[in-house]
Amino acid sequence: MRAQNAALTQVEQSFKDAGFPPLTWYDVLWELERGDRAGMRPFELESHLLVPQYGLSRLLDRVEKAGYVERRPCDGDGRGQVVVITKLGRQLRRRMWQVYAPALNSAVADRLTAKETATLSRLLGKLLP
Amino acid sequence: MRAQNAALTQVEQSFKDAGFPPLTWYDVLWELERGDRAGMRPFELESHLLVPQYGLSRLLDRVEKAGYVERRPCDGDGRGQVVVITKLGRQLRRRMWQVYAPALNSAVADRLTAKETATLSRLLGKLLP
DNA sequence: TATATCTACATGCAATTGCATTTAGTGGAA
DNA sequence: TTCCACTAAATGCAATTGCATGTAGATATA
Repeated sequence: MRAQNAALTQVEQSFKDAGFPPLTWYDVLWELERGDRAGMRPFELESHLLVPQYGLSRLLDRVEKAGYVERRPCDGDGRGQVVVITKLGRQLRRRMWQVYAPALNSAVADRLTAKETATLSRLLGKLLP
Repeated sequence: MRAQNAALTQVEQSFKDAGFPPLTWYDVLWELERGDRAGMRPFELESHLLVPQYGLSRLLDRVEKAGYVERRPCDGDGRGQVVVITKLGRQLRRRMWQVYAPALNSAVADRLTAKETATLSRLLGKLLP
């Protein structure tokens, strides 16, 4: 708990200092950008993130209002939608990474050797559902 | 992030299932109970917990209203107060532990060997401020 | 001993979150 | 077809959080 809190706080703070939105926005943008087969369904996004369904719904409200994603009606499924990252969204993602990468390094990577990082990752993996 | 989320979610869920308040309440009660040299100052509590000052102030409001702690005026310092756990608070802490311990075990301890636990703890320690 | 500075804690207000439920649409079985 | 159980997403409302600031008392400084 303390370690996660420390690392997360540092990262979030660095985003704030740079005038960027929170980490969750980055996560959304990154998921959309990396898969990019023309967008993702919210329920699919949800499964990659750590946000509950209603949390994602409202997170998308905000991110969309800010112009970083678009919600489009979904072809095969009338209930659903497809979330697409905008050009502006890609831009923000890239600029956030400029801040995120060094923050991650100083909060995590710089504090561990490569071997330690691998071990930590393996051990934490054992705690996953 | 995922590992912490998984473990925390399981623990919180087990508290909910048992009709108990959230983990933060436990943390407060435990800090008060273990140090117990007749109570602690909020700023001191804060340094042991992962809650910001205003967060603790309101957390104490709730825990106090529920009768698990008392806020008393502070002798040497007119600005401050001393937070004391009540008998009811100790009782709750003990009952919560009955749920917390097995939840922790199944979320964490049971998934790691003793050696792994020690290693994980050591590596996470390197991420602390 | 005034007065400025700092520390401890609280709080108004806006934003976010959690919970339960709603709305809309799908797919399957009778 | 028609009905029903199920999935996708949104939302009303209450609780919690974050931020900035307020208040009161301590401490230091000139």
